[in-house]
Amino acid sequence: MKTINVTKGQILQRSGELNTKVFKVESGLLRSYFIDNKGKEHIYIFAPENWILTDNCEGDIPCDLFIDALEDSTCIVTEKDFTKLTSDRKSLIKRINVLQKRVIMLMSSSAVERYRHFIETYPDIIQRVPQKMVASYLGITPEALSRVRKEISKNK
Amino acid sequence: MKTINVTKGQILQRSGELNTKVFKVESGLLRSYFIDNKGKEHIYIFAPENWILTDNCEGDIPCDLFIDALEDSTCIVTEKDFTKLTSDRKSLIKRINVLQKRVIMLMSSSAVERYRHFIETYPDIIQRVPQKMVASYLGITPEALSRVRKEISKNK
DNA sequence: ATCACTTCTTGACCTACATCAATGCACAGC
DNA sequence: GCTGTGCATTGATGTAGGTCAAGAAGTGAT
Repeated sequence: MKTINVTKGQILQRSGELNTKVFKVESGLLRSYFIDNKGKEHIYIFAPENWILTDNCEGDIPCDLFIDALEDSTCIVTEKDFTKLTSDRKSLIKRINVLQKRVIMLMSSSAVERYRHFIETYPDIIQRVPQKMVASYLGITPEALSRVRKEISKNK
Repeated sequence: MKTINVTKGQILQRSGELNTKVFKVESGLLRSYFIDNKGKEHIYIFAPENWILTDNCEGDIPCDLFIDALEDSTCIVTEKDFTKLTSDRKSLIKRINVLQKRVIMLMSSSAVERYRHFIETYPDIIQRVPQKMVASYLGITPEALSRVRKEISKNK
């Protein structure tokens, strides 16, 4: 745990790195963001004074987010210690992860991509609920999902 | 902490209630969802076996989500005890909350509504970052945000 | 003062998805 | 066996927001 000063524009974390750091902003402004497969940048969160910022990736999974400074800032950096987590805390972190991926999908993916991701991630759910509920989860109408499925089944 | 059996369709929690329960699904399938201001239903999350489901509203704030059973299910219900939370856990729960609201906004609100919500929630951030970054956070293009602002300034 | 660079705005056009309406289909109750 | 009810599909049409391109206004460096 140490305090660092960063200048505007400085990058604190890159997507793809194995990250184990948590940033507590003392003064200034940080942001985390991700870059989608079209190269477009999406801001995930702004972190002004007193916010805590971290990619919630677990253990040894590379993170999705970049973190940089939008203003000259001072922040306290601590290392995450995954070995010391209670199972309860682990499950909270896992929730955050699922939500983080959800936000990323909602902000950067088309209906087709979101559906593909859904089948991969929750193959069993598809069998168990009516299609219109999958649509509702994906944030599209049942009609749109029907057309997405038609589209996908043609292309293979 | 007790185990309950619920039948398909049964509602376990309603939006607006003060909720303090956590559901651990043993068997079956639950879901949480919310209803937007046009009356449309959006599924927030599916919870099959071994998932934990709860509205992460803090303390005495009414929750946003409905929870019901999509299949006959068995689950373990525990009461949250906010007095016993470590500050560390509180901050994780707060993060989840912010994300939950974000997902809800992304799924159910127009660009205008998202921007209005943003100015209310983060009035200071607006002053500190270029508009295009706000757009990037809201999930729209800078051009679209420019038009949103024009629209809003006309109507007042 | 000028040049380069970035941000914001505006207009014209485009596209992904929504909405609305009709039809077909499966399954449950009688 | 019918008949109702909810789900999925399809077509026609609407619309919010994206894309592209141009210009205006601000800012910093030389």
